[in-house]
Amino acid sequence: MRQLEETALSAWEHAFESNPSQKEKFYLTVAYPYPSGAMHVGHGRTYIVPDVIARFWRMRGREVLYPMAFHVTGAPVIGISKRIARGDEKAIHLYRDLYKVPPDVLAQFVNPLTIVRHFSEEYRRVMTECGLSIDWRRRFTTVDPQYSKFIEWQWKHLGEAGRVLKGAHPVRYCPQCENPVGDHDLLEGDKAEILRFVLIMFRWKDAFIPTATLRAETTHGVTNLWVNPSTTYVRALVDGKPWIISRQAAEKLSYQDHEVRVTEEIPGYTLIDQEVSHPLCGKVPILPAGFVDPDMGTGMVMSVPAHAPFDYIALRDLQSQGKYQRIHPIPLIKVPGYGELPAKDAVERAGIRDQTDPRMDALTQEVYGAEFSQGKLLEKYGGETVRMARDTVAALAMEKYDSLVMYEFDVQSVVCRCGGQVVVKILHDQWFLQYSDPAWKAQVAGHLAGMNLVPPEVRAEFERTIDWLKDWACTRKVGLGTRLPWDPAWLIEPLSDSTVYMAYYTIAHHLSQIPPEELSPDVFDYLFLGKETENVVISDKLRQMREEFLFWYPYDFRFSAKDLISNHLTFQLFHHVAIFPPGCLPRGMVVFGMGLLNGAKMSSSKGNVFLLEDAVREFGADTVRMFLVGSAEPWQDFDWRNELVNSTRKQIERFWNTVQETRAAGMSENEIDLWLLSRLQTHIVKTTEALERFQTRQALQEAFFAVEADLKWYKRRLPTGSAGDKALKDLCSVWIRLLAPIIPFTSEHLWKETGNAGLVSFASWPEEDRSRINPGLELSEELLSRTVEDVESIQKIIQITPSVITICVAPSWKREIFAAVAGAIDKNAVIREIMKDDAMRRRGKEASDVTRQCITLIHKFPPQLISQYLQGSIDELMVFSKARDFLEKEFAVRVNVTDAGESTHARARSALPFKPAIIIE
RNA sequence: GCGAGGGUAACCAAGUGGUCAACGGUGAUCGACUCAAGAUCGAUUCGCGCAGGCGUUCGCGGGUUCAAAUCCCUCCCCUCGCACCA
Repeated sequence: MRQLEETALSAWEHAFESNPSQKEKFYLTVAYPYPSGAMHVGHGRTYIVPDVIARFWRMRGREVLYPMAFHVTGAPVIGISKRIARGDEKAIHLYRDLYKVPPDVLAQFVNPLTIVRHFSEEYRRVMTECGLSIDWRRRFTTVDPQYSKFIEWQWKHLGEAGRVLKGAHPVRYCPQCENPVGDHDLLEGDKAEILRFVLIMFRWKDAFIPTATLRAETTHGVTNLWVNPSTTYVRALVDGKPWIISRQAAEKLSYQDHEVRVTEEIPGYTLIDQEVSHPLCGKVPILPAGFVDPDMGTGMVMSVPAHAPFDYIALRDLQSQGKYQRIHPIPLIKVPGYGELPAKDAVERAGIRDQTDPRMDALTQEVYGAEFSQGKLLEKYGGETVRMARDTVAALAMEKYDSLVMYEFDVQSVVCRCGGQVVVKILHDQWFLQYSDPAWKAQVAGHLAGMNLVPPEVRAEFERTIDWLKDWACTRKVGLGTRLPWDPAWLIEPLSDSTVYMAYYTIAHHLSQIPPEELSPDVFDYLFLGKETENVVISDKLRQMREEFLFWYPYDFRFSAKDLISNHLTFQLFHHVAIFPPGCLPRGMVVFGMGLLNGAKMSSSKGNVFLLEDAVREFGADTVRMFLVGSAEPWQDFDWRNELVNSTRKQIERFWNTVQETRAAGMSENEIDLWLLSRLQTHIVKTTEALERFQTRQALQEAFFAVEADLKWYKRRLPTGSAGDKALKDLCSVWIRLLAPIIPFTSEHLWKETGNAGLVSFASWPEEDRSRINPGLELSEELLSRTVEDVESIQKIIQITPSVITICVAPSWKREIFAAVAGAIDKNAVIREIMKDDAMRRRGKEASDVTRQCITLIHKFPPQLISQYLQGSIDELMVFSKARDFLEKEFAVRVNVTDAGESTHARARSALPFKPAIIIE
C-alpha cells in the first residue's frame, strides 16, 4: 500500500499546478490553518472534502485551483513558546508526547516562529500524504514580507474608505501580564462578560458614595444604602474628587480611565446610620448588610426593596429585629402579575425565610426579567417602559448628577493563566473596523442574498451575524503580524489580516519572486483593481499577473467549519465588498460540521485527538479519505471510530478485488450485461449530481454501494461458471473514475493497471449514455428480484422441502384493473367505474376484490415503477419463462411458469400484476 | 439567557403526507469456505406468524388528515455561536 501511495505521489508532484487556460475555471479555497500543533483527523476532513470536490471538477474538464497557505499571525504561539521555555508540564507533554515533536526541535520552540515553521512544514507533508491536489507553488505564510505589503494595501483601502475608526474599549486585562486576555487565556471565568454599570453618586458630607447598578431607573425607589460593616473601605481621590469605595473598587477604577489616589481607610461600621442623599431619592440612611461584596462594583449597594428581592428581604430581616421601622419600600414600577411591591410578592409567594435562601438568585432573575420585559414606571416618574427608562435615567444621571460608567464582570472571579486577577481595562487609541455601519451591513447582506450557500440552512445564521456584528477591535499590541500602516505602534489583528487573501493566492507564486519593497499599494491597485497610476510602470509581468487574477477571481467556493460563521466567514464578506468591485465578490461558501472522536468532541488540549498522520500510516490515505467524506455529509458532524474506519478499508479492498477479477471476464453481451450497464447510467447521473451539490456521502452511496449492490445481483444472475462478460470491463472503467476523487491512490493504480494511459486524476469524468438505459429490462429484473424475495420469505416460514414451485402471473383482466386504478385520480371512486364494465361485472366480487388489492398494491409500489409498468406493457410470462434456469438454480427445484387463469390451484387466484401467485408444493 | 441547527431501530444515518417496518453502512448472531484464524460470500437482526401477512415503532404529549417519521401546537434533550480569539 505504501508503495502504491508513493508511486501516485511522485506522479502527482507537479500535476496540480494550475495556470489560466482555455478551460472554464473552478477556484475553491479553504480557511488556511494556524499551524501551532499537529494535524488531527478533524483537520483532515476540512481539507479532504474540498480536495474531493477539486478532483471532481478537474475530471469534468475545469481548470481547478486549490491553493494553500499558513496563518501564522497572532498571539497563541507566543504563549506556547513562553510556556515551553518556562518548562510548563502541560505544554511540554502536549508537544512532546501527543504531537511527537523531536527533542531537538522542541528545544527551539522557545522562538515562536520556529513553532509555526515546524508545523507548517508538517502540515504540508501530511496534506501531501493525504493526496490533496494542491498547487503548492502558491504557498505562503502571513508573515512573509510580500504578504505584509498586501495587508498594508488592504488596510490603506479600508482606512481611506473610513472603515477603520479609533476609539476606547473595555477589555479583560491581566495587570500581571500587562495584556488583554482572551477566553483561552483564562484559568477561571472563561465565559465572563463585561457588564456596563452606572455609578449612582450619593453625597455624604464632602464626598461621593457611588453605588454601581444595572438598573438606574430604580434610583427613584432607593430607601437606603447597604454597606458591609466588617469591610474596610477607603477614601480616595478619584480624578481629584473624594469618593468612599472599597479598596478593590479603587484598584479597578484605576484601570478605567480614572486617576485614583487612596488617602485614608474607613472601617465599614463607621458608615452605618450615616445619611446620604441623591437628587432622585432624597436623603436616605446607610444600613449594614453582610451580603455586600467589596469585590463587586464599588462595594456599596443602593437598596430598592420594592423591586429587588435581596433588598426587600435584607430590610425585612433588620426590621424583624425591631430596627429601622420608619423605612418603607417605595414602589415605582408597575408590572402585570404583581402587586405594588413586586419584590415583596415574589418573596412571599416563594415563602422565603431569610436572605440566605438559595432560591434568592432565581427570584431576583424572575423579578428583574418581568420588570424589564413588561414593566412601566409609575406616572409620577415619567411612565416610560423599564426598557426605555433604564437608558433615560442613566443618561440623566450622567448629565446632571455626576454619574459615571463602571465596567465589571458578571462573574465573581476571573483569573488569568498566569494566576493574576483579571480586571476590566479601558484601552485607548484602539482601532475598530466599523462593522456596525448599517450601510456596510446592507451592502454585505445584499451580496449574501445572491450567494450560493451550502447547506442552505446556514443562510439564516449568516443573516443574523451580519445584523449582530458590532465594531471589531482590529489592532493588537502583542503577537506576530503586520503593522497598521498609519499607526505602526499597532499590529493588525489576525482575523482581520485573513479576509481577502484568496485574491493573493491567484498570483502568490509571482509575488513571492518580487522584492517586497517594490510592492507598493499602487502596484496592488493595478493588480487587483486595474487602477493605473503614473507611479507604476505596467510591465509585461504585471500585466500577466493582472490577467491571471482576473482569470481566477472571484473564488467559486470557500470552505470552513461552522464555528467560523460568526467571525471569519462573515468578516471576509465585509472586506470583499469594501475593497473589490462587484465582479470580484465571493460566489459561494460551504460550511462544515464538527469532528468527534469515539463520540466525544475532538480537542487537542484534552488529548482527545487522533493525528492525521497516524491515521494515514495505520489505514492508508484512501481509507482515511473515504471514511472522512463518506461517513456523513460535509456539513454534518462526523465521528471517527477505528472500527468503522477498518471496515472502510475492507470496502476499498473489495473494490480492488472486483476490478482484478474482471480480467477473467468474457467478451459477449447478454441481457444481464445490458441490465448492468443500464443501471450504471443512473449511478453516473446520481453520483455527478451529488458531487455538484457537495454531497460526498451521497456520492459514495451511489458510486460505491449502489454499484456494488448491482454487481451482487449481476453475479447471481450469471450462468454457473461464468465470470461475467464485457459489461464488467465497461463498468470498471467507469467505476474507477467515479471513485477517483475519493480514493485517488487506488484509482490511479487501477486505472493504469486496466490499460489506460495518463493519470486518472485528469481522465474525463464518466457521462451517462442514454442509449444504454433500458427501462423495460430494469423492470423485468425488478419483477424477478421481488419475486425471488417473496419465494424466499415464504420458504422461510413454511419450512417444507418443496418438489416444485409454480409461478402464476396475473391474467390480462387484472392488468386492466391495475391500469384503471393507477390512472384514476380518485382511488375510492374507481371501483364504481370499473364495475360499470359488463365483463367485469360478470366477474362479480372477484373483480371488486382485485380492485381493492390493486389500490393497496399501488400505494406500496414506487410511483416510478408503476408508470414504467403501465408504459412498458411488460410480458410477465415471458420474463419468468426466460429466467426459469436461473430460478431453478436459485431454489434447486423444478420451476413452472403459467398464467394464473390457466391454473386450477386455489392460490393462483391471488396473482396480481407485478406480484405473481407463488405455489410451493 | 439570546441566535442558529438538530433529536429515526444496538450504533452511524437516509427519509419531509401514501413508495416506510423505514435506503445504505457498522456491529451482532447463524451458515458456507478454511486444519484454524482472518478475509470473502450467503442469511437473520421490533414482536407474532408452517404462504409472501398482521401488530406496534421514528425525543415526550396533544392535534389536523381517509392516510403522518413526514404538517400544526406544548414540553424535554443535544450541538454550534454569543467577539477581540485561532
